[in-house]
Amino acid sequence: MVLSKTCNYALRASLYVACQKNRDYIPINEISDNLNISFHFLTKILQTLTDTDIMISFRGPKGGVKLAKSPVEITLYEIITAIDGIDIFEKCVLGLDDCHNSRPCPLHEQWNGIRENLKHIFQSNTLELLSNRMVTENLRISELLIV
Amino acid sequence: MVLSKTCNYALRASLYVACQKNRDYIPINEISDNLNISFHFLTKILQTLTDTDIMISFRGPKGGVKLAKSPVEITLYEIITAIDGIDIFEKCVLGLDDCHNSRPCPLHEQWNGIRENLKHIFQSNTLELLSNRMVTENLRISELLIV
DNA sequence: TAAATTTCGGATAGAGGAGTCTTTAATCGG
DNA sequence: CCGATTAAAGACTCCTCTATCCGAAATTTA
Repeated sequence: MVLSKTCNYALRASLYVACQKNRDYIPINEISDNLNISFHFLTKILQTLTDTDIMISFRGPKGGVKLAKSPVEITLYEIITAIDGIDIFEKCVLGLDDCHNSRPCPLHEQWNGIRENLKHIFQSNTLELLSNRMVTENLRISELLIV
Repeated sequence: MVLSKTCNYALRASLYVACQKNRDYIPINEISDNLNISFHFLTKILQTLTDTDIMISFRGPKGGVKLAKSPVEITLYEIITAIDGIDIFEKCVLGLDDCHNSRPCPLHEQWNGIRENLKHIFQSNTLELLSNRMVTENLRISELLIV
């Protein structure tokens, strides 16, 4: 898969949180229940997102996580690189360490195109954009029907 | 990374073999030396390619591997799916199991575009095409300068 | 037939990703 | 203040991917 499982979970959890407008902190168990993700594993993933200033967490009753800034400012690219790093956006498709224009691999030019597509799709989609579309178009981020 | 390391090695080894026209079987140690890949590991990878009828192997002196059919007929797609499977060409980018048009994820439409790009770039590039370009355009498949 | 070359195939081990569990700390309601 | 609730942090397990190693089998050459 292009994105790791961990990254899938991070994106879906972030979208879930973004959809809960007018609420403050969202408990992690609510997210893990609704998205059908292991609670403990999700806790770990969200910890990474708070470490990278994408979310803010709060302990105790009425605690949970919320977005650290406006969903308008959070792109999928930011979340993906926080979890999986930048390799998929930067590395040579054949794995060569210094594959640049002066002595490229046979796929160099064509892969640049794909790379730009990937960057564009993830950089242009913000949590705001997608959470709005989710409501109006009945889109989903869970296998479960209830969400 | 989009492709696994194993898959990188498989592609580079296949391209190496494709470049050796007018030769019969190519010893695996020659390939591993020139591409700077562990001999034992490459052996295993090429075994998968022979199991999937992309290459033919032959034991003993003057043995090695060669392409099982004309390089015109071997696409990168074929090699990639033999090693990594079809997940990158088929799975939902958010990892949802049954993400189809009737109830799609928020990225469904846009990801279909990327998916088609990926399929196209790997299905349209044959070993013949790329090995020819490697010769005429001085392209490389190894970190080493000698290849 | 003996020696050399080469792939085959199974065993093994390390690294990192995926997932679980426990303890600790903070906060709130009563 | 006490007990319940909730997240943080870290230790731990499991599994897959990556990589290595070695003996066995096959083939050629002399």
